[in-house]
Amino acid sequence: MNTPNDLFIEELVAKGIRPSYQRVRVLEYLHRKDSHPTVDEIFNALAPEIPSLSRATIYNTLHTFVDAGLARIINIDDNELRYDLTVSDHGHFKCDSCGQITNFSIDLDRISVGELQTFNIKERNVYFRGLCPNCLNNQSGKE
Amino acid sequence: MNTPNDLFIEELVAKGIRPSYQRVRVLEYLHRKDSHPTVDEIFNALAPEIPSLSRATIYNTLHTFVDAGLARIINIDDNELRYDLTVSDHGHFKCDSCGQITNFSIDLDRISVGELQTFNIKERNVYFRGLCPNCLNNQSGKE
DNA sequence: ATATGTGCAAACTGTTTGCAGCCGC
DNA sequence: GCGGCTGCAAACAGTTTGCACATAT
Repeated sequence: MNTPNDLFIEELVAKGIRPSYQRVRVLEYLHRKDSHPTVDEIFNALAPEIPSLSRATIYNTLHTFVDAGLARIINIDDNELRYDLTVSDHGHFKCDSCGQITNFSIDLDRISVGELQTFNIKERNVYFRGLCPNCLNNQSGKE
Repeated sequence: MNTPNDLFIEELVAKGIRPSYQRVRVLEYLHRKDSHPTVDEIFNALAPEIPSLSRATIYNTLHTFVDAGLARIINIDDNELRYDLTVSDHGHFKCDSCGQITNFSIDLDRISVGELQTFNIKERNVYFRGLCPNCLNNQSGKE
């Protein structure tokens, strides 16, 4: 039988990463939540199920993923880093009020720039900021 | 006579910010360097000329500027924040090797997204990453 | 048996905060 | 004289590091 975990294990092995239990669980969490969690969110979500889990392991794991090109850093927050599986091109919108991050699809190649023709562009990030529809409605009056 | 400083003072007053000596100097530095300095860079550049200067003042000043819409935060670095005067739309490219940040002009309105029609977008950021021409030449062989 | 991964705690770094003194209106 | 700004030092938060123990091949 082919459990979902098998797929994650394959995904790791394909990138040359040993599929330890913790790594599989972190990868699984990233797949399940497409909300670009912070290290803390990942830790808090998994710690109850993996009592021995350490924050350092989350950091190690995410660095491993980023180095292998499996994940990327989303630097939309002012203070803490978020992580995202590297999937098809999309931008990120962060609501100033509720902090929620929304994906939107965007053709990143279309925003290539002539000025940068002599540059080797490895990654394109598009971060928007503002108010999401929910917060617009809830606080339409006040600041 | 109209010294450059007078212009900076006007700029601050126009935004309702008291033009203290420190603030004028920070603003002047931001105008002089369009390289999106970090707090540390600003501090190290100004400290010799303003011996009493404190890092906290730089932080205070930049927050004041950001709140007034005079400056914006550039979050292209993984760890520390950079600051940029809010000028005409441009994106930022950061070289993985030398860390240099290069501006490029980009029509940010053109990358508006249908999906976000119900969102109130206040700020659009475009961050690219990769290798700049210099570093491409210098290390063309090696990783 | 050996390589590698994990978990803990301490160290580090950038940022924030509280407060006393100072300066400008 | 009063309100606001500065500067210092301590606190904080997120991240990194070093090392001992555990784990997998």
